[in-house]
Amino acid sequence: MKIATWNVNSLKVRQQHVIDWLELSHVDVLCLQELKLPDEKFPRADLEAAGFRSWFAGQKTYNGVGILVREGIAVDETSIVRNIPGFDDPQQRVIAATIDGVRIVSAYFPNGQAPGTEKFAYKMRWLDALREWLDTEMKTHPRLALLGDYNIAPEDRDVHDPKAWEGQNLVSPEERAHFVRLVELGLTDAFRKFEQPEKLFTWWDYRMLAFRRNAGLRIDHILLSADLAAQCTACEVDRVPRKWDQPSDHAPVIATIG
DNA sequence: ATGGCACTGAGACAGTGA
Repeated sequence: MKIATWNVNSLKVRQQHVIDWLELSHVDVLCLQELKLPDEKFPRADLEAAGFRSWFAGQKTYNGVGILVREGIAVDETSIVRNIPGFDDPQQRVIAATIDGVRIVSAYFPNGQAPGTEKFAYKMRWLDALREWLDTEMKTHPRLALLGDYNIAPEDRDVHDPKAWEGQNLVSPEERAHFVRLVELGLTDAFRKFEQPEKLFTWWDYRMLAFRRNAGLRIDHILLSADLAAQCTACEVDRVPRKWDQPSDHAPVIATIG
């Protein structure tokens, strides 16, 4: 099974990119973030015509997450969870589903704006709630994958210019400590399980020709529980759709299980 | 600071988010 994550920065604008990429990549499960549309605008029928069923938690303007699943793969309809249970939040950032026996979590972590701001404090609270929920979730679902836009670059090698970024949002010690705490639940960064080229990122600012300069960050991740990590045979970033016309600022990340 | 993209309410483009 190939599972992937992609922050599409508006599914309305990127719908055709998603459909084209599903065809190219041969993934079985695609977690989406930043749908930026309410549920009634979700292009369910078009994706179904492309061979994928979808589950989503959308909202107007901001956020919104979804999971696309290739036709024929078993999805437990009773397993769908939207948002972090017990964490009251109008922002739609989490959806989970049990797919072919694997607990798949699609998550759009808060950006945080800058350390010291109210948005950063929200990011910290959200990360606490996510970790506590996953801790219990992993006890009932030993096969679990957390995919999404984490808005955290875990290490300096995940940053094009660590000196310029030092202490800033997305790389601050507080955020990195949260990433470590997630790993300490028993999760493995699928990307780092394998030898990778240097300076391979997943997000590049639209401004200042950042993609052309490869001035990026690795902030989109796939964390796997021990069971899945043991069966993971590949993890790669696909930069191709970042080169298409009117691209998302993020590239998809893919993990192959089995 | 820099300054690209998507979105909103509005019916042009400034404000917000990331």
